[in-house]
Amino acid sequence: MSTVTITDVAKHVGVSVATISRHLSGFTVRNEEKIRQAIIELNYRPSAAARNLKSGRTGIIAIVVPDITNPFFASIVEGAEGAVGEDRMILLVNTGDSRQREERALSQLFGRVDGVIMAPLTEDEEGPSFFSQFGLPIVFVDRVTQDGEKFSTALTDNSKGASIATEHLIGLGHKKIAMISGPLSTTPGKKRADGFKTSLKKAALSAEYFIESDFSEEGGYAAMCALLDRDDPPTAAFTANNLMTIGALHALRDRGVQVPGQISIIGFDDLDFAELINPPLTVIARDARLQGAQAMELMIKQLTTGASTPTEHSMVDVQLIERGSCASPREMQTITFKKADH
Amino acid sequence: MSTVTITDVAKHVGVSVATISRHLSGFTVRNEEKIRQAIIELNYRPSAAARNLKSGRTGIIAIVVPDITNPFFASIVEGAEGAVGEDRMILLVNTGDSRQREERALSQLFGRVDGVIMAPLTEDEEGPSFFSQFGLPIVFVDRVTQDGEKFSTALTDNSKGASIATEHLIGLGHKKIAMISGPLSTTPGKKRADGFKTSLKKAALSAEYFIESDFSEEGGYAAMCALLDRDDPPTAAFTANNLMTIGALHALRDRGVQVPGQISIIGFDDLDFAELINPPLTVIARDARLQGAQAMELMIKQLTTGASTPTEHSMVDVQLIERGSCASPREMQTITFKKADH
DNA sequence: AGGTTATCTGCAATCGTTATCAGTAACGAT
DNA sequence: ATCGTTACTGATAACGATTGCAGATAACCT
Repeated sequence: MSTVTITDVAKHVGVSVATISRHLSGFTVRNEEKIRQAIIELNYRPSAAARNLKSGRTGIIAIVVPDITNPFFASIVEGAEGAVGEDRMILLVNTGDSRQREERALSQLFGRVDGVIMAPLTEDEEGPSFFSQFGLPIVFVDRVTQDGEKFSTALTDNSKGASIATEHLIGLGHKKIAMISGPLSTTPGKKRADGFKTSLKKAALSAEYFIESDFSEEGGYAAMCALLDRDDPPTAAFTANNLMTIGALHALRDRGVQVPGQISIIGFDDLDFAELINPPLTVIARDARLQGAQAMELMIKQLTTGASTPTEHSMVDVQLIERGSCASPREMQTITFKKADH
Repeated sequence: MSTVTITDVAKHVGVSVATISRHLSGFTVRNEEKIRQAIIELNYRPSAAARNLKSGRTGIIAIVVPDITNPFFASIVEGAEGAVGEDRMILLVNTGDSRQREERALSQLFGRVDGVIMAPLTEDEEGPSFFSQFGLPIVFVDRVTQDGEKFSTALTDNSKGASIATEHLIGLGHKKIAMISGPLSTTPGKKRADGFKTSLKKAALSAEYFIESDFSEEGGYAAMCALLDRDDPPTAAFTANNLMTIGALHALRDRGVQVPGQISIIGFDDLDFAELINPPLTVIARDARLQGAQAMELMIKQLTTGASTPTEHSMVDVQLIERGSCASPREMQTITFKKADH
């Protein structure tokens, strides 16, 4: 069977296991060629488990994401994959937005991986200590913990992105600007909301059309419906992530609201089909793959230089991509939304 | 530090390591309460590496996909994640369409995981033996190997899906029907092409608009351009996967071709934004999450019942979702495509 | 050839856990 | 008091690889 151990190889060649081990570790040994052949002939593969036990290292880095079908997290994972290098692998955990599964995953991860890259959607309210007492290095993606400086982070310039979006709408002449925000308990939710409100205040506009939602498609849908149901609906809306943008667009489609004719839309995070929808969607984009790669680089640096290394922080830039979903309110048609039935 | 071993716990309680081990395995022991406390107090976590070494099992199942940012594979992974259960985890490998990385990954996986679920995009031409001699259970997703019955598979009814798509176009009255196909060297590529050609033949139509491409967005773009550049372009096209559909739509957009006014489009695999594009896209859909879950179930069954279990095969159904991208050719406008510059 | 290094080798301990096996204590039955 | 049964315990040998140590071999120099 495939239970060939280093001892079998040693016997086959006629040397001790130590010699085989040394050959595998790159030392020069006498019967190098014979060993090489024996390994191939017997189809020997070193036991990862035994190595892990001896060395205490696994060569595996975990990535914990709430939803792998969210293109943003898929890109993060892809970026991290690309930066992981030859001698390490990635273990993916999909927590499905469940705090419980997240904790369980983390405790199961202990001993199986050398470090954890976390991109949680839901922020950890009470227990910063939970991460602190977790014995493995952690790099947070898109998030800052209460522990602040204890962990490295790979972030996006969230507030800048939100400001750019908001100011773009203001620049077009909008006064009644809505934001469909993520949970303020999360870092990206808070930062993007801050950027939005700051920019509004700078332009002396009120933030009365601000709605806190949950970063989900359903949430975006509901929030947009709520906005449309107002007596004095907004003329523009900034949606704080890709899923809520999709939800909002669905709501607009179902209500028959013209974009940008009746409402201008700008979303945070690009969608790879943004050019295909009608009209093409204007967005705030960032390089999620780069962000994932940076997270991985921070992790690897931490692993190679030792645990006592000071934490580092990276940040990817954001960028406005103008397509066709934002227009000046002067060009807008008379607004006669179809109200929801109730 | 966090290098608390079972010996430490044993000393702390004043019993032997065997007792602690037994407690952890669920046996009844005398000082159960004291042990429980000691474990919490010392923050002891059993070493996964040592357990793996003893038991030969890791509790980890690998999923090897070519591109995690492809929503289809993301859904496969999500489905598998949901079916993996409490006591196992998933290790994700993104091979990026590279045969070399795929092989390297597989050899690195050996000993780290109990089994491998593979959803490769590129088919393995020459070496079926490569998988056969790989000592771990493998379940293939969306693919059949030359080894045929040696591995379990979780498939889609590809040819049925292609037939439904083709017959839908035929039913609308189309005669000049194109297919932008995946590589015929892959199972889904071949099966979908077969379904297309069979349905055409049944309707006594020629398959002259058949183009073999590569399942990529760029490939779909190029193929659609080639179709539009023909002297007598098709009136309808069936694109064999989500990425090529996107590519084809981009091409149509760039060329200013109306859908379905000038050409009808039907794609294999739904897109979560299919309703948002103009017009909403008609597709052949399948439940990729279910398919991923089935793959995981096959794997777990194989692992729990032993390696000598006969292989099994599952298949998820396909479904036509009519939206708005297909119309009767009678309603079509005069076709005057803008040709490419050259 | 003899002596001195420089290389390479094998032995055995070790990583943390579990399985085996031989106890030992408690307890009721004889 | 002795025996048998039950229910637990502790010492120890694995699991497969790595590594320090000491010994063996080869290489080199005079």
